Amino acid sequence: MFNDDLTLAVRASELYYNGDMTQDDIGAELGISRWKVGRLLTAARDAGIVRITIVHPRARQNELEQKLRERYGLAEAVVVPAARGDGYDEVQERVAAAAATYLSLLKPNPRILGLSWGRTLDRIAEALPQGWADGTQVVQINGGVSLTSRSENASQTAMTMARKSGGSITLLPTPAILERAETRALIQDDRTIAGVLDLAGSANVFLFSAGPADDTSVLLESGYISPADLNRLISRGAVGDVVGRFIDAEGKIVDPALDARTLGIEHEQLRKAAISIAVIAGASKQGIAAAVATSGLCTVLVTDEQTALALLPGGDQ
Amino acid sequence: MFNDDLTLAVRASELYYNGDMTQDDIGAELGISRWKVGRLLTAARDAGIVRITIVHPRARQNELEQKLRERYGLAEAVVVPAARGDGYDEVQERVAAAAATYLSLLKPNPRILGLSWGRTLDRIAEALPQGWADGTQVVQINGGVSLTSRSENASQTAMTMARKSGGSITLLPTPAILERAETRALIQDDRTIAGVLDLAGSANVFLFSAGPADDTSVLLESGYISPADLNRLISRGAVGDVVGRFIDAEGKIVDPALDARTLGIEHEQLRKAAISIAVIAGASKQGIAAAVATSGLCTVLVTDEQTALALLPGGDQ
DNA sequence: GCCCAGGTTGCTCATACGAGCAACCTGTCG
DNA sequence: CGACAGGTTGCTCGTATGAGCAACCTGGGC
Repeated sequence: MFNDDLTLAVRASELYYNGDMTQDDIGAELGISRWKVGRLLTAARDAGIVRITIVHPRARQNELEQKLRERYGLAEAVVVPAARGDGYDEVQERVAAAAATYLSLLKPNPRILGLSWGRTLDRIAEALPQGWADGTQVVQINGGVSLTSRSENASQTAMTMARKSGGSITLLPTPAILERAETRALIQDDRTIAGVLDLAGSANVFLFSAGPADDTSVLLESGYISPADLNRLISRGAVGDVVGRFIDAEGKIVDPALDARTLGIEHEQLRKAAISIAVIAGASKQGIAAAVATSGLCTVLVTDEQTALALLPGGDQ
Repeated sequence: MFNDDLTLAVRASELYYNGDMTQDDIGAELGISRWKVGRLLTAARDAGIVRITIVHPRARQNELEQKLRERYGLAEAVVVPAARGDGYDEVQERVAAAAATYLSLLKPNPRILGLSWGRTLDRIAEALPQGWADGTQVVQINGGVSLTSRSENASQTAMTMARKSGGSITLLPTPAILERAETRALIQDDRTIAGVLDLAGSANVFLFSAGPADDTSVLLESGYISPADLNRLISRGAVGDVVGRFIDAEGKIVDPALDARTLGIEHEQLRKAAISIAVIAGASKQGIAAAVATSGLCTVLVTDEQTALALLPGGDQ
C-alpha cells in the first residue's frame, strides 16, 4: 500500500506524461485497471511526484545564469527559457530580444560600441527600442562588405543601432576576408581603415555573435570562404567563427594563414575588453558557444536554455 | 502572432494547471473560443512554457542538498522530495527511510553510535535493514524512561538498531528531565550512569532528531514537562528541543534552570563530534531545523524538500 | 483589383477521462 | 468465529478534450 503503489505511480506518470500513452494502455501495460491508473496519476500529482511548472517565456532563468557565471567566470549571463517545440527562429528571436533588453539596461550606456555583424546582430538591432542609449558611437569591428546580394546587412545593422540611440556610426568598408594576406595588410595600413580599427579597439563595449563551423555559416553564404575551406577548417578542429576568425574548442585560431587574410579586430582585443557581450543561441552553435565561454572571449553571455544546459554538463538534476 | 499569443498561452496555462479551470471557462475568461484555449495549451507544452517533471520519490534532491551544504557548512545533506498532498506521516516515513539508507551506507560503519529517541528515531530503526552495520555499539545519549504508558519506545529504538547491526547496546536508564537539579546531579554522578555518559560522549557518530516547541512535543506527551513549562519556554523564544534541551533560534539554551534538570549529553558534545546526524522533517519542525543547522549542532542534515526550501530563503528561482 | 497559398478559426464527432457509487477485501474487536 | 469499519476496486455515466474538417482571413504576386 505504500511502496508498491508509489513506484507504480511513478511508472504510470512517466508513461502518461512522457510516453504520451492513454490511461487505458498504461493499465494494460502495468497490469492494472484503467481507473486505478487514473487514481495513481492524481495521487502522483498530489504527492508532488508529477510537477507542472509554468515558465514565463520572457523571464530569465536565474538559476542557470548563476551556474554559467560561476563555471565560466562571466560577469553576467542571460539565459532565455527553452522552447522545445519552437523552431530555430523563435529561439533566435527571443534571445535577440533578451540581448537587446540587456543592452538597453546596461549602465552606463556604451560610449563606443564595437559591433560585429550577422543574422543575430540584425535581430538585436531590430529589437532595440528607440532611444535605447544616449548617443552611442557605433563602430564596426570586422569587415562587412558582402560578396553576394545580401550585402547591405552589415552596415544596416550598425546604422539601425546608431540611429535608435541617436548616436553616430563608423563603418569598416572592407571585405571580411581577403584573398591574399598581403592585400589584407595593405588595406589595414590605409590611414582611414587603420583609424576605424583603432576606434574599434578603444570601444568600451563589444557586441558580437558567433557562427557555427557548418554549411550555415554566414561567411560561407557570403562567399568569403568556400565549402572546401570550410571542410579543411573543420578537419582541423574548428567549431565556429568569432568576428570572422575560426577557432577550435579551446578558442585557439585554427588556421593562421586564413586568419592573416581576415580583416578586423583580433580576439585578444575582445579578451582584454571590460565588457564583451556574446550572443549565441541555437543547437548548432553549442560548440562555438562553449569555445567562446571557455576561452574568455566574452564577459557577458546571452544564450538560450538548451545551450546553457549543454554548457553545464554536470549541472543536470 | 508572436507576442500576444505567447502571453495568452501563459495565462491560459496558469489558469488550467494552477487555477484548475476548464478550458471552456478559460475561454470565457480570456475572451477566446474554447478550442483556441486547447490549441494554446498544446502550444505552450510544446514551447516549453508548461513543463511537466517527474520526480522519483526515492531520489534525493541533489540541488537543494548542495545549497544546504553551502549555506550551513554541512558535511552532507539529504533532502527527500516534497509531498504536497501527503500527510505528515508519509513525509516522516520517507525521511526516516532516507536517513536509514544514509546510515547504512555510511563508511566506515559507526563503531559507537550515540542515539537519541523519539518518533522519528523509531521509524529509522524500523527502516534499517538487517545487517546495516557490522556490530555497532549503540549508546543512548539522553534519558529515556518515559513517565507514561508509551514507555518502552526509547530503549526499544536502541535495541532494534543494535540487533539489526549485530552489535551491543548500552541504555541510559534514567528519566530525561528530573524534577530537581540536585537529583539530576546525583544520578549523573552515579558510577553506572557516568560510565554510560562517558561512553556516549566518545561516540564517533551521533544520530538524533529534534522536537518542535509546541503541543506535539514528545517531552510534553511523555510528561517530562507541563503545558505551563512549554508556554514559558515558548515565550522565552524556544523553537524546539534537541536531546531534551530546548533552544532558541540561535541554538542557545533557553532555560538554564530547566537545562540543569535535564540528563544526557550536552550540545557542545554534539558540536564537537566528527559526524552528527540530525533527522528533522515536517512543517512544524522548520523552526527547530533552522536552529539546528544554524548553530552547528549537526554535520549531516536529513530532511524533506519543504523544510529544505524554508531553510533557503533566497533559494527560490 | 483579383486570385491563390498558407495559416487560422469555429465547428462536429468520437473518445479519454473523472465523479460518484456499489461491491468487495482486510484487518480488528468483541 | 462473526460483525463491522475503513479503505480499495471496478463499474456507469456525464463531460471535458482532442482529431479532423470546412469556412474564412490575410497577405503577396500578377
